[in-house]
Amino acid sequence: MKNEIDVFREFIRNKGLRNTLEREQVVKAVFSIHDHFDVDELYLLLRKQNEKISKATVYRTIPLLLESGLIQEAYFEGGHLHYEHIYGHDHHCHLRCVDCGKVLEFTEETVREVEQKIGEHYDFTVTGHKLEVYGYCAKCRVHQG
Amino acid sequence: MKNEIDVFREFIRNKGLRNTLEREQVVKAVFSIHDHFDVDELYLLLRKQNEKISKATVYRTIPLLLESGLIQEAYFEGGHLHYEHIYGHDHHCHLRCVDCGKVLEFTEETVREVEQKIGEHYDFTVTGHKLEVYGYCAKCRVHQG
DNA sequence: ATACTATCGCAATTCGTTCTCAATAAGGAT
DNA sequence: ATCCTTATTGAGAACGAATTGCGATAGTAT
Repeated sequence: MKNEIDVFREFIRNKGLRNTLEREQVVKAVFSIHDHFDVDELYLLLRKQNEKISKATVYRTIPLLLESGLIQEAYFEGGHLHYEHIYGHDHHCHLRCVDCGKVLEFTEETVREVEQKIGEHYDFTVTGHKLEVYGYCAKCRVHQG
Repeated sequence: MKNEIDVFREFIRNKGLRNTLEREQVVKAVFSIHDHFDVDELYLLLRKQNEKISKATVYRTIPLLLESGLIQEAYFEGGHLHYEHIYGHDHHCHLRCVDCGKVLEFTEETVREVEQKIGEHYDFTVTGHKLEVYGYCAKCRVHQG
């Protein structure tokens, strides 16, 4: 299996774009975060390595990462999207505590079967799904009525 | 089963808030839309009935509708959230075409079982889930490579 | 090395949402 | 029914996050 940098380089090349230092730094940063992130967190991390990199570059790189399939939108919270890298990872779903905001990941094969069934029924070529289960974690449940 | 207006009035009363004409207009408008909507669509609809209603009022009413359980966030697209009324409706999931943006609804009991299983496994009190399946609809599939 | 132009950083802009505040009106008390 | 208190409203300013325009910079092909 190719590593994420090579996947990205191939994607960039196939699109006739340029492989720049900044773009590679963004890819590396994204894959160094083993958790969900938003644009600001990613930007702050990048600034530690590259004093000059601008937020505009981060914003401009995100769509490329999405299109290349290296990352995906994870969930919307706090007024903006959160992402996660997915290349080389099994598909997983999210379990969120609506009180403290903690997000756990879980995998569930059953959902893939559901996905297939629905695709056939409505004549869709299904490319993926996003399942978010939410409720109260053990800690926060205690404080609820 | 109580109708949505009565549910809303009871909610407002229990919170010690005031039941205003504007709030009732928002509730009625929301339940007159049998589809997903965003704040702007809702606002434009309301302006047809009430020349004076302001967008701020719409924004201020949304959290009340969410908290009362009359509506829920459906999905995030085009830079903002889309909502749907859920009171009196069976729970359903969304099937989206990533090309034309069309959104269909479907119901799937299996997901509720998954939800329960996950809740037990991670010691969560699960209150709901959101499943979005995406891919290409029959029409858009044709135009793809 | 040179030329061409995609990409960059920075700053300005756009856009969705929230805030401010004076005017209004809901709802309890009289 | 009328008064009184104060939550709520409308209009627009303000806010912050996302996006874009622009001149400078730096990949890439020749």
